[in-house]
Amino acid sequence: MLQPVEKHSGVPAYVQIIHMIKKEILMGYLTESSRLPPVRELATIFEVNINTVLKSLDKMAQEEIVQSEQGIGYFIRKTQDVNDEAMPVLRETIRRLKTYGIGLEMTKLLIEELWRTENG
Amino acid sequence: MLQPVEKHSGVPAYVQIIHMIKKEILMGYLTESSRLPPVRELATIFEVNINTVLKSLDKMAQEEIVQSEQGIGYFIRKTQDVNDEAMPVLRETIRRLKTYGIGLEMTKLLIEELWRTENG
DNA sequence: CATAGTGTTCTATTTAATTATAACACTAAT
DNA sequence: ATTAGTGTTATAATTAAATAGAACACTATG
Repeated sequence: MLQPVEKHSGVPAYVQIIHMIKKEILMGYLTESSRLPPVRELATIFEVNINTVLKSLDKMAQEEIVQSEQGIGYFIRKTQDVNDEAMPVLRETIRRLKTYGIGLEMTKLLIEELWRTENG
Repeated sequence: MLQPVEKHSGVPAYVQIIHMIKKEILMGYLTESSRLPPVRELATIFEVNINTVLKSLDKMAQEEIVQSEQGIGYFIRKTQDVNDEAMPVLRETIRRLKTYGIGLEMTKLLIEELWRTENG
């Protein structure tokens, strides 16, 4: 779901844009070879300057996630596929965490911390 | 685990500092009323200027997570407690995700997306 | 070949984040 | 009172992020 970035959120706009596009890919809404909206339209959607959009796309091009074609558009190059079993597991985990009254920020912090801590 | 911030990581230094301190609290390494290292020492640990540390602490003071005492130090004011059942659930989920070959970044993106999506 | 729609490049400006440096003020202990 | 250790405040300078605006270049189509 592409939407305006949150300004002054502590996350640079160009990073938020990268995250949103990556999420679209992960969720399967953007598939291999599919075209992104034109950069000027993306700038309108995200409510940022076109240069900020280009910065995001440049980074993703470096990661070989998207690819530009002069005069045509930006295309999805690589789709990371998520293991089929992963989604139900995550959904169930999120359901439980919400039951426990744990919020998204706390969850993200805990996961980052446990990810390092856990062996494997 | 307090350690140097990552520069040019796409996350402002002051935000990284907040995250690290919050994690310490969540993991129970910093408990209610316990004192943080002196601000100058924190600046050395995080490898940033003292002003950047102060910015982080100011934000956390506004959230009522820490509290300063002039001439003495900064203290933990509020510890968010994590439901006892949550940790094992998260550990198990992380173990599985790693088995599936899913990385931390992808996990965070999926969780952010599913958190919004799921009803509840 | 003209045009509309696209990406690309460039320069300048503004705003946010970070650093550097210094001085000041409170607290506890001597 | 003095001192060492602490937080506080202030100013200036630097760097990174974001904006603004314009011009350029490629592609497909009529």
